[in-house]
Amino acid sequence: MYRSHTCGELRLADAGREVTLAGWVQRTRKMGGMTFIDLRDRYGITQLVVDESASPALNEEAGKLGREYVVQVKGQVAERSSKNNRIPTGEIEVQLYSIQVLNASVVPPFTIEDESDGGEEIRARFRYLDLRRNPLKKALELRHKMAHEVRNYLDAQHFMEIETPYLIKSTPEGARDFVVPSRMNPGQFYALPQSPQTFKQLLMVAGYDRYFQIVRCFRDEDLRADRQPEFTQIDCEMSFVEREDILNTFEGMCKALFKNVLGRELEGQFPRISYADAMNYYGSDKPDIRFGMKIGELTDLVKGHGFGVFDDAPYIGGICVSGAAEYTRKQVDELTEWVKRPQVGAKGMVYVRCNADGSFKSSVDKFYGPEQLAAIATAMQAQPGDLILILCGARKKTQEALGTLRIEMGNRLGLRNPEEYAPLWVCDFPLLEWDDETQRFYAMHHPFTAPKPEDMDKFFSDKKEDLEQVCANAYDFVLNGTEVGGGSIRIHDAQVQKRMFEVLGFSEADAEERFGFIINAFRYGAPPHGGIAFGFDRFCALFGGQETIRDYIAFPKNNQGRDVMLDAPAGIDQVQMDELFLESKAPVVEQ
RNA sequence: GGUGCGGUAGUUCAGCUGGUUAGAAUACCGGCCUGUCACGCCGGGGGUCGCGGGUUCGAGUCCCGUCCGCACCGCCA
Repeated sequence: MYRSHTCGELRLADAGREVTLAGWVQRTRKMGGMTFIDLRDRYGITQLVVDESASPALNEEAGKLGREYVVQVKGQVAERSSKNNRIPTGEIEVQLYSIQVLNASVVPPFTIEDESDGGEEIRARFRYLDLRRNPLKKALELRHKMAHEVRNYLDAQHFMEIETPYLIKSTPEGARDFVVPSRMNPGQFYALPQSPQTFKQLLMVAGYDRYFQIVRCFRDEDLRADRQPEFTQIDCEMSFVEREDILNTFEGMCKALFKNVLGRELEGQFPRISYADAMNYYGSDKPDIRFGMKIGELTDLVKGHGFGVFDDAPYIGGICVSGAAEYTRKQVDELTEWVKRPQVGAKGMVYVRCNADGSFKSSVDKFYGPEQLAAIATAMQAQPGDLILILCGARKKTQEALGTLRIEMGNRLGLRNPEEYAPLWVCDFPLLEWDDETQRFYAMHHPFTAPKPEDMDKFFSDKKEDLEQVCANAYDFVLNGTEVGGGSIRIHDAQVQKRMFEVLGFSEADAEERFGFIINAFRYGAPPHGGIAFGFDRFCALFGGQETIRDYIAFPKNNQGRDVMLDAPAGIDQVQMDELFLESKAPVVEQ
């Protein structure tokens, strides 16, 4: 038996017990005649003590232990004479009889402590050491708990977890695929799934009417703090359901997670907002509704007063920043420069300051008198002491810029508390998006998303304007300004599916080539169905109050999609290349 | 593909308008220390200043190129 207890479980009540512990040496404190050792494992830290007066040899041995040595120790639990109330085992220590070094360790490249002295790069290269640290351990524990609760909830709802293949066929719409060459089929490639979308729909055809899977997905696109080339989804699909059934089922799942993982009871239904309203009021399809500062449209109100910039603008809108009237000219100028950055994309910014005494000061006083400024303030529901920021230009772009500005002001004013959670559903997305470059429609979600039943006439119309107005029977789950989940009711009617391929400009042969298997399957009795998928890594990061998902993935990739610990990807030898009928055209990478 | 910031001791960083032998903290090693728990005290070792080129009497510092890391834009149905 390597150990009788973990390093996190002994308490004062255990005093007098003879115990065997095993773990890593966090640090030793040599006091001359005695030595203290902090022994660490997954469960905690226990102080060990060796006294020279009891055993000079053992004290000598203890003094030789280095950081991160793996040791097994035997001893007796005793009450400490000076207690440490910062750790749960702080009332006891183990007085040792013996120390056995199970494995020595070279000196670690950074300190294995909550506040490590190592930067991101070195910690990534030694990820297995970084994972010994509490913050990462906590993150992975949270992830485990989340997955466990998801499975509990969905199992109780009669969902079956079914695995789907990773080696599938490339469908070049959407994100770039990772591909895998086939040795047995020269010149042909598998693709790794961007999601198990088609498989879960086939499972519905097969009658497994409640499916889920916590599943890895792959997208060969550039990375971000919240985007990895391989990431995990909670992928779900249900048959014989309408949108309402799905929203209720998964609202239940989210509430169960909040309750069982974070200990929070969320009351009432999650708010729902249409895509159009989300854009109009928040300038984003994933609004952060932890704070107000809604966008107000001022187009009709401010046009026609001789201010050319506004008079020529198709859309004018603003946000009202509470209590920001005291912003100095310099601060407003700085904000103006900020909104002109390419990431925000505004051409300029107009402000209206609502002074505490009820008067107004704006950057367009030349064109708008006090009454007109008061009208703007009224329209924006501004109070004395508030600052109104106004942008103008093309409707969607300007709303998006206002949305970015709104989030920035939310950050600056500390309105985005990571401890607070504001979930909502965004519904009624456009089904199709017109692309000017290729002169065709693209599916905003994917080509199996059903139009809303009431828009079916427009969907079969030949007019581009009609098609642009068709709403998808789709929904996103948004938490604190992050898109965490999304799904839709699927098309189960062959005529509707055929029409979808037609609208997307696929010939019948194209559709057959790419999606023949699913079209064929749908001829054998496809039930009405729909589903949703949640970005599990993001969900975990949000629950942990972090922006980056990397800490919630045991072995993540870096900015360039590399695993810096493995040094992958890497070249393969000529034998492997030959077997796969690959010729190298890329420059040989030095290993 | 693009923008910004960064790369100096094992690690995290400082290093001014170019100027003697490149510093601090921490980690590491040695010594002292019987109640520490970020122990303390004394001493010590440790540098391809990312790499290549250029300017200069002289480059960690200036210029050009390049590689790497992080954040963001494009991209991510």
